[in-house]
Amino acid sequence: MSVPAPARSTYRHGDLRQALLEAGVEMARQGGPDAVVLREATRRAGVSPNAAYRHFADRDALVQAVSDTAQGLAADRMATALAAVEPTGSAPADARLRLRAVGTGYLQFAREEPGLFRAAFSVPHDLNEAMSVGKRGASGQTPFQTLAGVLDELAETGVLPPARRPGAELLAWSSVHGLGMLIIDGPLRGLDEATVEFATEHLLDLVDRGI
Amino acid sequence: MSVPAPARSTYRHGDLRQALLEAGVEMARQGGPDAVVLREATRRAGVSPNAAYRHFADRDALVQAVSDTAQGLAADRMATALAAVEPTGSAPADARLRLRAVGTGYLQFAREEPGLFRAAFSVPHDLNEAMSVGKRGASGQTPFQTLAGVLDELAETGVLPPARRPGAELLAWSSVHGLGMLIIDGPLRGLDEATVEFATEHLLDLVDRGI
DNA sequence: TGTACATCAGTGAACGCGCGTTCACTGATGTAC
DNA sequence: TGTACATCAGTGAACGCGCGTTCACTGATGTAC
Repeated sequence: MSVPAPARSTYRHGDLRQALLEAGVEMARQGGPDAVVLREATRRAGVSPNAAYRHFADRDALVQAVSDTAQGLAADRMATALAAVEPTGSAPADARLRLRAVGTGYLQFAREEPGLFRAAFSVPHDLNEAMSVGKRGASGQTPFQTLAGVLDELAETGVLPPARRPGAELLAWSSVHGLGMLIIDGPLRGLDEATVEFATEHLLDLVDRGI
Repeated sequence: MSVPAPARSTYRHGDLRQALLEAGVEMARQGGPDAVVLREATRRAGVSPNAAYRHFADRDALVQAVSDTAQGLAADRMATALAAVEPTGSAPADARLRLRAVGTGYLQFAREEPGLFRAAFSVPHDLNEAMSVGKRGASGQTPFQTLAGVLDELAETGVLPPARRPGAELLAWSSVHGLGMLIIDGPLRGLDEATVEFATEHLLDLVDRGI
């Protein structure tokens, strides 16, 4: 479990907060948010257990920070998928493909990093920040903002009737999130690759038709 | 936390397995599957800690049993919602209303019993039973079977094109499950009543259109 | 440039906690004769 | 009907475990004069 504590020449660590966060992310990657253990993070950082309290109020604060980081990584995955969409020349068609890409990226993240996915999206957050859920990753956007941006495109190009634009984030998000949870953490855990791919494609069809 | 241990006149308990299971369900109701504590269950049953091992191989076996029970309760809630649908005289319209009702029941269960909902649907199950997920409740059906039945009606009445019938369970389930998870256990925890209702209705619209 | 000093990041030891699980056992119950 | 006996549900004590968190502390660092 424990990792060899890195040698430290200086009395001060340098950037302990970051080191603890990275250790926390690694633990979440392996086992989800519940696997984030304060003491283990300090061990990996080569520091005494209570040193963590200089940087995080308590274990929960560390978990929150891990969750934020994981959301940033999810946003990055979505941005990558978005960037891979080749323009067709038709703005409405492009908007629809881009919504698909967002869903694809989200579900790829769920499958590639189930632990981080759960850390990102099944940890309760402050409701104040709920609407701009998540911290920015490399893309500079939150997952929620990325989704909202694409829905705006759908509205602008006339694919999505204006009356259905408000709250559309919730609907698209729910559909795709549900599949993610069912296959990584629920009764359908371990479903074979082919079935998952089948379900993913058809779910994105459903959202495309239904939104 | 602990509940007064019921007096016991006989040396044998009578139905310890059932008592432990009920205690487990109660704990899950309060705090989800992680809140199921073997020792606490024995305490509530008025029995020594290790007595549980006569009836469950380990803690995980108890959690599984609790999960199965919770799935039965979810199925019951869905059956109740189904039974409340008044026939309109049009078979296709009825089938659509009944799909809606299944979704409504599922989400009602999520909101009324978030702990049991998580116990039911975010505990990994044996894949062999995945396709008939859950134990029968009073309705005699599993949640999965209830959903499948209504989708069959949709196919029979021609609302759902036959080509889209296979795997449709996964799609409908995902959509609704995602909303449930987001509002009880995720970034959207604590969303106000009105918004949740709004999202529920529009999500069911989306599924209705998209399925 | 040199020195005194305040700051505060990290130390070391300890805490209480309750958990799941194993051991060797006991004694009420149901069954066979 | 009475008795001997096997079964096995529940006992009592103990285990090792690692956790989160608090305490009083120390000593490297950066700053003010």
